[in-house]
Amino acid sequence: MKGYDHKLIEKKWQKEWSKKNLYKTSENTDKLKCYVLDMFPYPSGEGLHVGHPKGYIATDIYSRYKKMTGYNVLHPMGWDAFGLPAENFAIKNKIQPRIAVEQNIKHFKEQLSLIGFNYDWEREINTTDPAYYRWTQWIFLKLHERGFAYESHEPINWCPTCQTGLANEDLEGNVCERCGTVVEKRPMRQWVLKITDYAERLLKDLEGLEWPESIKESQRNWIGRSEGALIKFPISNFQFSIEVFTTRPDTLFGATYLVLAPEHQLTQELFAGVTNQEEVKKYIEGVKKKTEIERTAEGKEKTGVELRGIKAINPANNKEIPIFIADYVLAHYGTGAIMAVPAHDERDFAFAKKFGLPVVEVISGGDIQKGAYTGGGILVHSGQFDGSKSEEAKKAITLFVGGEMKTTYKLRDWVFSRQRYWGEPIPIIHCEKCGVVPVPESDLPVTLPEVESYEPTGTGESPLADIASWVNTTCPKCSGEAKRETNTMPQWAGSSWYYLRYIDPHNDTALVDKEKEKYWSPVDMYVGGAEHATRHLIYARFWHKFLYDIGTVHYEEPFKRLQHVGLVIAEDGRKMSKRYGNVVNPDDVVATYGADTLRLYEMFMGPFDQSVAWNTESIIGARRFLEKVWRLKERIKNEESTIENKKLESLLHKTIKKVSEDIEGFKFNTAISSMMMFVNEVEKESEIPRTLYSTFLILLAPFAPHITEELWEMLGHDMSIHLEKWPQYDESKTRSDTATIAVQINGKVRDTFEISADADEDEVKTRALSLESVRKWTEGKEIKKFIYVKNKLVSIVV
RNA sequence: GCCGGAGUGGCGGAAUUGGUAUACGCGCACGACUCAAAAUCGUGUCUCGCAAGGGAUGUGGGUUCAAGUCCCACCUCCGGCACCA
Repeated sequence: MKGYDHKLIEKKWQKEWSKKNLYKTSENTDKLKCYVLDMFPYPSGEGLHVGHPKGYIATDIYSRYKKMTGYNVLHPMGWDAFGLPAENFAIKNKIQPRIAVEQNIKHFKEQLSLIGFNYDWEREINTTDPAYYRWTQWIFLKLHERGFAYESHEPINWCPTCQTGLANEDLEGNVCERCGTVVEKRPMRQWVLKITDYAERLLKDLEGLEWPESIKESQRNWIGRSEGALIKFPISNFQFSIEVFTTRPDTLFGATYLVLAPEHQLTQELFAGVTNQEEVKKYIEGVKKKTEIERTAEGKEKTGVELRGIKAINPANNKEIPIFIADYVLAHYGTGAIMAVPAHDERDFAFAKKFGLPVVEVISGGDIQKGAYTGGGILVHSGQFDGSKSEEAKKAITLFVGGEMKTTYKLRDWVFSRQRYWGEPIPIIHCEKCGVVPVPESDLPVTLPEVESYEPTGTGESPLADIASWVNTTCPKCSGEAKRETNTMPQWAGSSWYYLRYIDPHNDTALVDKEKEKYWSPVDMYVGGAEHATRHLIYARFWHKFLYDIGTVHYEEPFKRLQHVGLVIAEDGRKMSKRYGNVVNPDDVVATYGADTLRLYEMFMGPFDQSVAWNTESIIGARRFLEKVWRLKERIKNEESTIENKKLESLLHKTIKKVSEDIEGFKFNTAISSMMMFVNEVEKESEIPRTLYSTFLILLAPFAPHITEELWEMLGHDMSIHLEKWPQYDESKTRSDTATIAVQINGKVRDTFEISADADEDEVKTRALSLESVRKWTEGKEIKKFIYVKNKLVSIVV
């Protein structure tokens, strides 16, 4: 028998599978379905490194396994190709983004095909294809129609390097997530999506999802729900009041001043009552000049200015209290105004100390001489509420002053427009007469025009604004002269619904066929990086819920189960990056060791969701294992069809059980180790039952599809091993006839012995006590306790 | 500061959920085959000890016949949020 030649075998079978269209998705809806999805890649110019395929290998194994266990599986792949990286790559390399993307996709696809994935390429999608983004635009129109897309002129985050506005989700702290530049606040017209209307549902529905706790927690933090109250503070001698949001209405009696954010809009009439207008204006101007970091970097050092001449009235005790403007209060959260309770809030305490404001304790339990006490407790100095508990007082005091209970969220509306070329055009027309007019659905897609220069203008207009022939159009309503919206959608738009497109990839009359959607949705298993926790995974859930509300989809959540891939770190412990020159290319690993070895190694490295450093030395272990499997074939005993060797049969059933359970649980490392143990055991035999070997090959097939297919053919099968049924294990056969019992004396293992698995306690006790090593420890001593754990151990206390 | 996750040999990591800690793999050492090397196969490989035994799962306590696993206190690392009232 010739040696294991991975190059020959892998090429042969990849060709064969594609010729036979082995991985075409079946539309037979009688079977149970399983939708297995990868987060589709961004086809960058750098190509794949060995970290990229890790998740794809896992879904490949999982989907092959699901198919073999009888499911109808949908396992597609596509390209998320709009957005800044593609555009920047194109600018840098002086090439049209469309062409650059085409080239990159071709390269990615070639690299992926070497690894032997079972994608159904007939369902390949590309977010930059007009036939695709027509539906992205359609969703925007629907959002607009229902009031979930609106124009805003609020200051937003502007990245001076990327020269575009950004959403909150695109920042890391106050730095652009993509290029690391500090962002500025810039007022500009922009399209915003009302994701905040979905905050409560996005939060609540996390409960029912089989997602990693860490990702759910990130989303909870991001949504940032807090319960509190809205309370109005009247202004002395005016008809106005200032409303504040607080989570601690129980401390209302301790509110000794109010603070407004510098951006807070005071009415002119009220401002007229302020006696130190110049000072206030100067302070507000000063704050505006500061960048976001300067404001926060100053940290706890509080600044502010009092609005002299006007006073607020604490509605709980009718005392007059001063009003300040200070930049430690954020304009966009709550009402942009707070009641300050220095005795029970650290920030207010620091401010009060600096400005010499009174600190009134209203909750007992702390020492307000030393600092703010932020815990709960019994109310004091709170009039009729003295003696009640803070939890109960919250609602009572709110009602008492005529406030209302209110829930707020940190989540901000999604800034949805980008001043860049390479994105979906927003399907809106601006007409002087009719104002903002949505493009009629029948006119979709609004295609992205070819352009001479797609470099950003930096003026807050996208490069599209320069193409007069595209910009100038007629109003769909009045047929008068009108201009197209020149902002484009953010990178996250296309990826917020792509999983629905795979279900019905060529539909041009509806986003997705209702029947098909009903069958395939939701995604049963979704695999990708944890870095998408508070972006893609929130946006997609938002859009999905919206599509649910308008009746496009039948299920409220897009991704039922989610697994996240741990990163593959470079051998030097750093991130794999061209910059560090530590990138390992999967093509090279495939050439040297083969795709099956690469697949096995990546799954064997460690727990799937944990990041692990690549180790070139260790790859050989996976290859050796495959070599063993290959050589094992020579020892097959051909004639018989049942397994007579009881020990091997039991081992096989144990292995089937372990591998099946581990694939379900995404524990590929231990699945592989149990197969290694199986091979190590079987290797000791001079003759191997044929059935045993072929059953084992089926177990290995999802992990190493090429070598198993070749061996399968050598065993004389005509049909592909990947169409075989997954073997069933017999629970009774997974149990051995004998058990090894460990004997502990005072908690220490002193000896072990073999006993038949159905032996009763008396028998075990007799055997255990008769052991010489046990007698040595028990001689002349009283046995205080004897514990028997069935088929495991006995524990003797003397 | 709040929340979530983790800490086990030289290295990557196992441990049926309270039941023989270190499976599986890498590396290393020795041996076989070979003129030699590679590959392959075999043996060994937590630690102290000649042995009998003792000690080890970040640290210190506790519960239990029995703790990597449960409880309390602490240390370190990773991730999310953060002047969010």
